[in-house]
Amino acid sequence: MKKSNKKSQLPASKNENDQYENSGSLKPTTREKIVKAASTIFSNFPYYAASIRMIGKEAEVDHPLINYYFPTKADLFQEVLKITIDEYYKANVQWFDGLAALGPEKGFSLYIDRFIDFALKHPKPMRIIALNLVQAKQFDIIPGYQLLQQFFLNAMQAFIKSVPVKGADFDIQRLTTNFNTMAINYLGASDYYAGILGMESQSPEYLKWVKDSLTYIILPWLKQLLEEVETDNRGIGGETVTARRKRGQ
Amino acid sequence: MKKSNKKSQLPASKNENDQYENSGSLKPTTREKIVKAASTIFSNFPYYAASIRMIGKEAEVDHPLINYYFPTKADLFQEVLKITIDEYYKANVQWFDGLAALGPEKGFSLYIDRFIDFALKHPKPMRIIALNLVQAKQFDIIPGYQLLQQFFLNAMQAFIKSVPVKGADFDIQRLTTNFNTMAINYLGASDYYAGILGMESQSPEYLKWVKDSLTYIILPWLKQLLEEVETDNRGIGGETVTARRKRGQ
DNA sequence: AAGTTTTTTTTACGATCGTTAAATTCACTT
DNA sequence: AAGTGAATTTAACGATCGTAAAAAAAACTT
Repeated sequence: MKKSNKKSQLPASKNENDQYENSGSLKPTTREKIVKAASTIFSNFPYYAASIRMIGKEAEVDHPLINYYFPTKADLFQEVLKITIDEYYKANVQWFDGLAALGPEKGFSLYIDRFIDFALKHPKPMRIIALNLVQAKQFDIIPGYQLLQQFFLNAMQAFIKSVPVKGADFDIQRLTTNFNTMAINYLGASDYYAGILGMESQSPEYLKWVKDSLTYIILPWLKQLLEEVETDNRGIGGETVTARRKRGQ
Repeated sequence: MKKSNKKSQLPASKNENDQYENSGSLKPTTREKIVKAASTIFSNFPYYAASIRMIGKEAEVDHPLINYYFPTKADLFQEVLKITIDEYYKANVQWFDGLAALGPEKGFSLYIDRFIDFALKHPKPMRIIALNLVQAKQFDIIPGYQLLQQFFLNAMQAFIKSVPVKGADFDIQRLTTNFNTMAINYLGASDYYAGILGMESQSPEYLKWVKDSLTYIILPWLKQLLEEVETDNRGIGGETVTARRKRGQ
């Protein structure tokens, strides 16, 4: 509340669409530079290990200037989270394009190829999620924790929106949760897992391992989901996700 | 190197077996209190968010006393990691007891029950792993990173040692890695995942979800592994794990 | 009981943290 | 060219961090 009056006259992005990628203009604004640098730092260090001074250095900006655009570190982090999750969601929706005509095997294969390709070009989202996801809720450590949860809900929604799946919502939820859990780990913590496997985290060998793992584990259930009829209640706890939503959370 | 001379006269645990659980004696030593408190703090905060002062408070000890037993924070963390991973490994081996006679379904079911039961009684190991696993290798943030990797290698070894599996090592590696990845996430970051699912992290409902997920995803491949003969090379990249090890890393 | 060693407490150093406030520079309007 | 508001730099605050060193207390040896 100390700075509620200050907040009202804060500079904000004029263009609603501008991510930190800077939508086409020649040189990025200071605000954009800060957000971009912040996303870099926050994708390499968990919230409390990352510092405003690191971000300032990365953005080539005096660090108090960051407080001019973002009154607190938490504000900046939440902004990065918001952009990151939004960017990821929009990409995720696109990966489904034209998959329906290919059938489960080829469709799933292409989806993962697109996914991995995106993760290689934009490694930050998965890392930011992975780095901060575990943090204990009970300690209220991470600002924007709801946004972090939104990540999975978005992924499920993108799936439902794009795939003509007929199974119980409960099964869909399990499928997407399991898929994204592995994806976040294997792509967001690739150094760790590649290290275990004796591979390099960027190598085709490792990426093939990731794809194979996701395929072996998810594809059979995806197939089954696509074949199921709505009345089939094979899933444990037949309650649908929509029913759960109506109930509140 | 500043304190290499000091290190030689450091107090150490006389009994090789004493974990922070204190093997039977009446009151824990100061060292044990510190290690136990440290494991609590390190299971709630990632390495850099945890502080020596937090640990001192938790152990009810003046914080400089910690430096008397552990010259640096990194030393203490590595000690906790070592104990944690060792404790987990020994428990893991025990979960396999008497499973062979039950067949895949019942054996796997009992294994997971034991696993989840352990995770409820000893939530720290999974959390410590989950909290620090993602950290970038290239920044050398986390001391004892090799120990963190050891976790997965141990899990695979426990599996091979206890299950009469005939498949290619490559397939075994994928099976155990996928299994433990999900286990670490769902049990080590249960607040997050339960939150997504609209459940409570300790509830029977959520634990059932975890068990079901692990079962659906792993069991089919476990069955297949148990049926495979050694010459079957269905796995991608037929190189065995032992061959990989001989090659170095 | 005196002396010695081990353990614990006290105090404090230097570094870094997020944030604030004032001084300065810049961009723009008149 | 003067004036004005926004953007940026400079300087510094209080807090916390890991660690060190010295003082004090406790435990042990003789």
